[in-house]
Amino acid sequence: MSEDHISPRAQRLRDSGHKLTHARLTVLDALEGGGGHMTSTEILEQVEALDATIGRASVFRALDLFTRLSIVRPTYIHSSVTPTYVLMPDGHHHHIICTQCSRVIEFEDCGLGSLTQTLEDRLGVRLTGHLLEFYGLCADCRDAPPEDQD
Amino acid sequence: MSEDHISPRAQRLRDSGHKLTHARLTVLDALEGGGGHMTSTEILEQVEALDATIGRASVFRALDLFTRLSIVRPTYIHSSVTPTYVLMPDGHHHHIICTQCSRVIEFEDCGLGSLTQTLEDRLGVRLTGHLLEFYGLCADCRDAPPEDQD
DNA sequence: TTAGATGCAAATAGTTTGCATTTGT
DNA sequence: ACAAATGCAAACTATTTGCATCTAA
Repeated sequence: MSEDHISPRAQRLRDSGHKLTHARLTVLDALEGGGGHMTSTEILEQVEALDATIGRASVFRALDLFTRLSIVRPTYIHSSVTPTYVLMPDGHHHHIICTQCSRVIEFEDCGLGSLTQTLEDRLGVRLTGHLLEFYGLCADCRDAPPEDQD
Repeated sequence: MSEDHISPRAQRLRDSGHKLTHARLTVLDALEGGGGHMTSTEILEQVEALDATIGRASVFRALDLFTRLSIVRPTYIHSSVTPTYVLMPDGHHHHIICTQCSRVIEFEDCGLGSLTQTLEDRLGVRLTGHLLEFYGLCADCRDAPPEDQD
């Protein structure tokens, strides 16, 4: 399987000394086709749709590897058993989660560049990415009556 | 059960219109005794140690409620089935997770006050808390050989 | 008094494992 | 060639559910 064009993420995989397998590349495809937010169940379904011969275990193993490589990050959008995996395009991701309706609002700028530098200097760590989540009410829920409305 | 002293978190529970039950207060005690980071399994064990008559389901129901109230936030420290619940003392929490050894380093200042305000103004949302996670290598792992050493 | 919360135990669902086989490099 | 990764299916584990009972307000 010698592709000519290798996506940046696949490249990151290869650079880290891991094999560029069909299963991993398919999971990557599923993630990239999902708009950046997918639950493990959705990923499983999408991978199966792309290639039904790929086993569940390989999907979980790939997600685990991608997490260690900061390609992806598991997080809880809606409290539930299944985590939502978010892609970390440039090592970071930011969003607002509505605690009422579970809607996710993404935003780009976080202004954390200088904080990153400060922490690296002060703590001696090497930072490769970050996830910033805000919680609250979206514009709709903010104005809605305080009733429970999942 | 009419306590004279009610912790700030218990107060938040009551204010939100929920009952101050023995099960909920015990889960809160477990969380507060755990130093701010506990997996669901550890919470379950601690609650059982405090009062073995409390059922598992009530613990999960309490954690779910606390999450909706931003008293606590589930997150993945180490990729695993069980989430780690972090207390959000003043509605926010920040830490660095070492992707090599899973160590957690907390830090206080995040300087996100003005970003919060900006987002509220720009998006019309009402924000009540946030979680900021950095990923990378801690000082030890940074200097260690690049071998797998989980 | 009574809506809301609980405990139980069974049902679900998500994830991991061990191992023989296959594959990327 | 061979270490690394896979697919399978069974084993596990964590979480949720339904419901009769209890309890905080």
